Amino acid sequence: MNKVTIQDIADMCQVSKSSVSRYLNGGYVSKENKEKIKEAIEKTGFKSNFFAKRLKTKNSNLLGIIIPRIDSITVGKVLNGINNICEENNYTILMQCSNLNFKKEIDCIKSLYNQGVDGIIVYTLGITNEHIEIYKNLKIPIIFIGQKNKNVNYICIDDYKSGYIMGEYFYKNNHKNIVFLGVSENDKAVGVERKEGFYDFYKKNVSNYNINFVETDFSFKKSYNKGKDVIKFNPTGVICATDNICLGLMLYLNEKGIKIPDEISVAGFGGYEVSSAIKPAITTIEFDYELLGKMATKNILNLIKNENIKEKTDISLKLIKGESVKDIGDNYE
Amino acid sequence: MNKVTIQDIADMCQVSKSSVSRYLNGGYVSKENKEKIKEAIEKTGFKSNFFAKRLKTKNSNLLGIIIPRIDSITVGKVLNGINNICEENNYTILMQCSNLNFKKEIDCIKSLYNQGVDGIIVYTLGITNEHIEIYKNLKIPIIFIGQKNKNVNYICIDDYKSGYIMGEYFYKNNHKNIVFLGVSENDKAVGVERKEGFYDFYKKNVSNYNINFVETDFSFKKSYNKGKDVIKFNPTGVICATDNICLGLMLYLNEKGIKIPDEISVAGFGGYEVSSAIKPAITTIEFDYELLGKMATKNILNLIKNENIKEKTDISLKLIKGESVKDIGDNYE
DNA sequence: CTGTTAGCGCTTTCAA
DNA sequence: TTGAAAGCGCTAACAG
Repeated sequence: MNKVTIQDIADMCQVSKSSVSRYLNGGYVSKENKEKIKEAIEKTGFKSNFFAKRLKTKNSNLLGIIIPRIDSITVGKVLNGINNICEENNYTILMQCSNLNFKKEIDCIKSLYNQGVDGIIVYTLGITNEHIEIYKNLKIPIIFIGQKNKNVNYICIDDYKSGYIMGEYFYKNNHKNIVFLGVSENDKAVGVERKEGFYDFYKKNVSNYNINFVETDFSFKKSYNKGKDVIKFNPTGVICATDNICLGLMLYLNEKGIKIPDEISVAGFGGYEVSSAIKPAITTIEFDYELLGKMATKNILNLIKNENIKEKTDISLKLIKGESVKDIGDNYE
Repeated sequence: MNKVTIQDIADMCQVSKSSVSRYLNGGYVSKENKEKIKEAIEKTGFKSNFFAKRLKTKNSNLLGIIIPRIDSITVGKVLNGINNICEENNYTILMQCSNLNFKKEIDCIKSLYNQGVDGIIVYTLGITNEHIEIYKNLKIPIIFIGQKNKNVNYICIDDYKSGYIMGEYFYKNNHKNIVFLGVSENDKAVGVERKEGFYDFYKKNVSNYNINFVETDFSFKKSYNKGKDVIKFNPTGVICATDNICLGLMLYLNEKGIKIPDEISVAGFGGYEVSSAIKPAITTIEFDYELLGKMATKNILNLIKNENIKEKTDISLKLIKGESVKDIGDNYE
């Protein structure tokens, strides 16, 4: 596609192509030649051939990113963080989407590797043995985000802690008869960690309480449908594994005329913009997903440079006190 | 990075590397050799070097995508469509983000070109002369989405029509004293087309009516703050240029205790999932952004193959009747 | 400071 | 059906 090559420039300036190459890469060139070369490049609009360069220099400055789906706010935020750091470091993103499919996630890793990326960030659905296998054998670094596993490099939200914090908050507001509206335990992060954190707070600090579990999935709709199962338990508070789930539940409660938070308190996790936009604003724990993306990228870049992962900053968790949780007082019941 | 090369495979099989190359690209290879080569490749996990291959074959199978921001549902949907078609056609996405910056958008085009993509899709902020200039001179095809301009290839939502449809709907519900809560005319699509469509319906079909304009931006917050300016006009209905804007307004109205739709009807554009999730569900026009992405990609792929753009399918517009618009009857006022 | 030279890993004539 | 050879555009010793 680029008709004009480094050789053409060299010919025009009557120098060798090495000189042009040096000019391009900041090596020694006489002032005089610099001028000439600069001029010729501008005149011709010459661009050095990306592939030839990469073929020689080995490192591609390409970073592979695998995401589970594209149209998600969370994913968007993470990507934003990744993108920021990539720009600073002159890396280009090669993005692929696993479409929530485990097998495809693996295929994407292979494909990206195959395309010569220097490293891969996988926003993973879950880390299977196959992942660990690949992790061990791949000649380029990989970092997983979204799920924990000690066999690989990962970085993620402290879901356990977020659950714990929420437990504390519910307890402070005197809720003791609670429904946890969560997702399948197949999802380690949201399904297990987040839940356990919440349960553990109560286990450790509260004497008489009652938490019932209702399972839903990540969809708004399913969560809406689960509303009737939730109210069967007649809880004073419902803790939802995500804000989206909470939104679904809220719609159900609204339709039933059940007042939030006067009759039932609800809360979620995620801190989406809409969560604060609606009435009542959802009490939630906000994760700094952008920071997550940034850190993953910084780390992978270090790994690529054969350095170790430095900063192990904690991703911040911020309890956003909305209007959806009510303090029901000591003597309730 | 790939330690094992085509030469290694050739050596292992005692054939020439040409034969291996032929095997890889579906040329003539004897059955016997095919077997051997296949085995060697599997054993070594050989992958042909992306850059070397591209250096020879010229076309990169890389598609450049420039988006204004990442953490947006709309952008996510478009990307999803793009991604689908790319996968089908074995294209890889090189994504860059203009961060809502005109100059950077231009830089991204150049950078992507420089990296050897076969074509570029630009989700543009607006098509300036500089864009047109680049469009004319670039040796690879570009398609713009999001904004119209007859000097370039573009594909976009029919914003005018969407406004017109909404106008019709508001009129049917007997609203004649309306506020249009829109964005700056710098944005041709949302700021101009969408508004004009709405205004034009009234101009052409309604005799006495009153539309006031209030300007906001795309943010939830600003729109919330503009609430007080909106109610000054005492409208029966407010049409918001996006669902997000509508959300902001709704929060304001909620806080003021103004009932939707009993006291004021509101509507938006976009058809986000949350718009149906809240109470009252927002009446809105849903755009098929995924289809938009798909079409743009099909078109650019055709352009790359030097074919003309074929299908000029209309992107569908669907009026979603939520609960936020009330028919206020004939004799109102 | 500069030019010569030797590849990077692959595809593709061309002749066998 | 196969192998030899040339070369894609670039970088990086090396010797001058």
